[in-house]
Amino acid sequence: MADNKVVTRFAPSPTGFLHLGNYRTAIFAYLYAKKHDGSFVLRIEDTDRERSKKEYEDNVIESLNWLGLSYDKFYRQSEHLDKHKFYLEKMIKEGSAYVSKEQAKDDSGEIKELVRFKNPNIDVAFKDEIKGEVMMNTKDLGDFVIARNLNEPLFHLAVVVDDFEAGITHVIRGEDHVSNTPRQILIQRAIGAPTPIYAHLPLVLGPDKLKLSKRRGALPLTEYKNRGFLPEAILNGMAFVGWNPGTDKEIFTRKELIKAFDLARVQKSPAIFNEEKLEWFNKEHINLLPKEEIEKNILTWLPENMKNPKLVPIIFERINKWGDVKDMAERGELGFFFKQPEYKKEKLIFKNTAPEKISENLKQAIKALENLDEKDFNQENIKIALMAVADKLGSRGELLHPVRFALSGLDKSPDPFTIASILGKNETLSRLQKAV
RNA sequence: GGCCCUAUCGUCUAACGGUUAGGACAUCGGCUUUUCAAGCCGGUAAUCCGGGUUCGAUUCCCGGUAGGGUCACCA
Repeated sequence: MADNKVVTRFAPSPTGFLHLGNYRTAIFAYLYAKKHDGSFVLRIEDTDRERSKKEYEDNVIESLNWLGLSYDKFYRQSEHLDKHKFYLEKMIKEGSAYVSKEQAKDDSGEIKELVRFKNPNIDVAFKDEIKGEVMMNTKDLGDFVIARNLNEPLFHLAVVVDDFEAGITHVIRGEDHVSNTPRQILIQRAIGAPTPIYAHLPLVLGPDKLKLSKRRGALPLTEYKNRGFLPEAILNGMAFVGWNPGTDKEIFTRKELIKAFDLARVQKSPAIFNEEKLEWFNKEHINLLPKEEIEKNILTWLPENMKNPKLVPIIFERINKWGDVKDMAERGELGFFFKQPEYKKEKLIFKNTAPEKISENLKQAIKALENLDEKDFNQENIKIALMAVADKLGSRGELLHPVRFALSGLDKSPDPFTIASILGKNETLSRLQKAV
C-alpha cells in the first residue's frame, strides 16, 4: 500500500498437469509485472485437498523455472487457512455471509453446515483491461457457497482473501474466469478489499477450436521441454498467441518481450494454437545461439555411438528442435556415416542411363578423387574435382547420383561432396569401388 | 437454454474512416551443384451476412448468423 507497485500473480491449482495455454497466462502476468518493475507471485490454489497433488505442484515449479518465469513470492493457499477463517467469521458476524444447514450433495444424505454468501442481487460492473466495460447481474447466482465450513474455504473466498493479502494489483487470468469476477467483487466489497485491475485473456484453443485441455490432448509443458524446445522460444511463441507488438518483428528475447509487452495489444478473440509456428519460433531461437552452444546440444542429443562433431552442420539445418536430432538418428538417416550402406545395385542408376555407363562414371570419379591429397580432401576440393568430371559428361546427374547413392545408400541424403568429406578419402574410395 | 465475450488469408495477426487490405507460419512454383535439407525469389489465399451513419467503411451503430466461455459443496 505504501506505493503503487504492480503485483501480479499466477494461481494454478495442482490438480493436473498444466499445458501451454495455462503457461501463456503465466507468461503474460510475468511480462506485465516485469515490464512495470513490479513483482510476480506464484500461488498454489490447493484448497481442494482431495484433488491437489504434490507432483502437479512440483511440475508447475519445474516448468516455471525452466521458462525462467521467476517469482518473487511463493505460497500455498492451504497455508493461509487462518486468514480465510478470519474473514469468514468477520463476514458472518457482519451479516454478509451465513451458515446454512443443508443436506449433503453426495449420497450420504447427512445434514451438514455450509457457509453461503448473502447475495445482494445487484448489477456488478467492472472494467477489464482487455475486454473493456463488463456488466453482469448477480441475481441468478443466488447465495453462493464460499466455504464448506470455517476451516474449508472454497475458491471464491480464498482467491479474494489471498489477492487482498498479497496486495495483488492486477489479476491477469484466463477468460474462463470472467463470469467469476462479479462474485469475487461482491466478496471484496463485503470484506473491504479494493478491487484489483482485471485483465481476462482470450483463451488458447486447440486445433479442434475448443479450449486447450489435457483431456483433448494438450500436452504438459514439460513434454515440450523433453522434446528439446528452447524455453526462450516457448516464451516468445506463446507470447505471440493473443498478443503482438504491432510491428513485423516476431523474434524476441526475454528482455525484448518485457520491454515490448503491453496489455492494450492483447487480442480480444481466442486463438488457435499452431504447433508448426512454435517450431519455427524454436528454429529461429536456435539460430540465435552461439555455434558452440548449438554443437554442444546436437552432440548431447545424439546417441552414444554417433557423437561426431563432423555431423553437426548437416544435422543443424535439418532440425527445428533438439529432439529432432534423436529422431533423425532413430529414423536411420545418419547410420551410413558409421557403416557401409547396403543397397540394391540398380538404385545407383540415374534415370535411364545404362549400367555400364554408371560403372564407367564411378571409375572416373574414383580417379578424380584419388588425385586429391588426403589433407586436401575437403568438401570444396571434392566438389571441384567431381564437378569437373560431371560437366564433361554433359549430365551431372549421371555422375552425382550414383556417387551420392554409393556413399549413402539412401534416396534422400546430404550432397555427395559433404558426405565424402565427412567419410574421408579412404572410406569414400572404398565405397565407390564397391559400387563399380 | 440463461448470462458474458468474440468475428480480417487454412492458422497467428497488421490496419485506430480514405492502403493495390500488410507481415509471419503453412502451402504452391522457381533458382542454387542430381536427391533431401537450408537459403533466396515469386505465387495462391481474408475483411461472416444484412441494414444503417458517412462524401467514403475492415474500422462506428443496430440486427442476424457463427464460434467460444461460463452456469459445483472444482478451481
